[in-house]
Amino acid sequence: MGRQPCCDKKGVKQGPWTAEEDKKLISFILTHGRCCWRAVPKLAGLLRCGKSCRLRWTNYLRPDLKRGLLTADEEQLVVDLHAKLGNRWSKIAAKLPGRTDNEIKNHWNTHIKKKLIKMGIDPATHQSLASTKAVSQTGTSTQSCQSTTTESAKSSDMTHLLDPKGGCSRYVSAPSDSLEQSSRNTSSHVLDPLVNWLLEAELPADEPWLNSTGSNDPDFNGIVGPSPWDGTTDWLLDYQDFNMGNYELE
DNA sequence: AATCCCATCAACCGCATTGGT
DNA sequence: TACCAATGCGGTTGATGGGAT
Repeated sequence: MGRQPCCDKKGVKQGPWTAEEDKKLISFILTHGRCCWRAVPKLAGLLRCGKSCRLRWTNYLRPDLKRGLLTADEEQLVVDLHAKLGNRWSKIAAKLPGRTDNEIKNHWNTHIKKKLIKMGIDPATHQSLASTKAVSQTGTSTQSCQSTTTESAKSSDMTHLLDPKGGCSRYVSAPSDSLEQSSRNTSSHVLDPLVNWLLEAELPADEPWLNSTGSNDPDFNGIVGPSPWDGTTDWLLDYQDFNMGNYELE
């Protein structure tokens, strides 16, 4: 006997969220804070399951989200943390304020993985592909990570920085990447009334996105990321797309 | 201009974990 | 301690847009 579905699919909408739905969800959470997700759709007047609401909020609507590609520093941190934690995306995301596990996971699969492979590094083990092959063929490690990856980096468009401790997980993107990323990370813009309201309003005290640092997690063991929520409000640049120009907050 | 191919990422699915009773 | 419901997490899928042909 299988597990019960998270919600009855009859009458539950799936697929991309509409601006109207986003508005309802934002309005509800900003007014009431996050309560039990299962009850949110009903209370907010949404024909979605709670799981979908949670995902939409955490991955797209949360006010502290940064938009745009990961910066070179963030990418570096992801590689470091992945070497240490593996595919524990939520743990990794906890160290990158404004980034979601989904976003990091996608970025890893679409960008970082390819870069590492291009550099001759196995993204799963963070060892050189040559030595990984050798291990799989002979059962022994035949080559140091440092030497092979350095050679690989020479022939690629990436700069490879060796971990001072001798690890294999310090890479940075080429300048072209950084340029592209910085141009997309438009963190400075004129604050509009909704942004001001968000910054000044008494938001629910139990909202983790207002307080989270993740710095006490023993898993991170000395890996330090950027500071928590820095007030980035780029997400609100899009609110006009939601037809929220006339949106009234209580 | 039309079509195909590929990269990207939002969203879904199902299992794992957590918390309450 | 066992059970159950709610939530979290990671893998995967599919819609979409942009570039190549």
